[in-house]
Amino acid sequence: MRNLDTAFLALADPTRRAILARLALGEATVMELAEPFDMTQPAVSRHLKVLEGAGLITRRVEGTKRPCRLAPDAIAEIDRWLDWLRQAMARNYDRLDDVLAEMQTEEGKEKP
Amino acid sequence: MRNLDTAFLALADPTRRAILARLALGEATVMELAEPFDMTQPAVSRHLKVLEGAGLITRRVEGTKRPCRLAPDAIAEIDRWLDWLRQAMARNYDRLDDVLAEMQTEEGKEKP
DNA sequence: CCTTTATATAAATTTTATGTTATATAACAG
DNA sequence: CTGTTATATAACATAAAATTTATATAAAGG
Repeated sequence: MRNLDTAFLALADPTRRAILARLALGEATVMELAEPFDMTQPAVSRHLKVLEGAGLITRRVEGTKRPCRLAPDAIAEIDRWLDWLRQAMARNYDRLDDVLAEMQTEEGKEKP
Repeated sequence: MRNLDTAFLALADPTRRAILARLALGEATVMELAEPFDMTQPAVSRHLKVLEGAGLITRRVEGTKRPCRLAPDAIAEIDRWLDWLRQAMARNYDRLDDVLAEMQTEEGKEKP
């Protein structure tokens, strides 16, 4: 799943998460998004490219501006995967053979 | 949030997600985890270190083995953040001023 | 003890990300 | 047209990640 790679990687950067946080307040242009960061405009453009590549944001053309907004169902696949993981974790948590394995380890330790 | 950085980064790698998938079936040792991959054991050890650092797995000591398992509530913070983002996206989706902005762009385009 | 098994760590290398400066493009304002 | 504004791209530097080979450690099995 190459898609999850890019999605998770996109979310792994604090600047990009901050950009998403800003976009949660509504659409914004590249300059507006760049303003709060101590970073050049090209750097922000690249972050936006990563976010767009991950399907997390969309851009429209408005004259010389490129307003960005959050992509509505971007996190669907991420969600599905995390749901699966969450369930696996829950299952794992109360899995009997794991408990038994642990008991065996803890108790069966003393040399027979 | 340095934590989200490491968590998302940990999930951004397909090998590591595959390792989590394997652990979803139950506890496994380093060698067992390494086996399916075309990769050396040290490489897998490092991936495990990353997963452990992200709080996604735990390890116990069993003699010379280090069985790994999924950490029960590892994805809590990720979940919280994604929940927030999801809601932001939903809010954004039916936000009136965004719709209006879009209409203005689309229609008001013709030179007055 | 000595060997093997399971894992970790170190050093070196390759790859990928991130950022910078400088420059291009393209619409807009006069 | 011309200058300015908004954004993108290219070329480069640096830094961080992923991997490998070689080696260390430590418990287990004889």
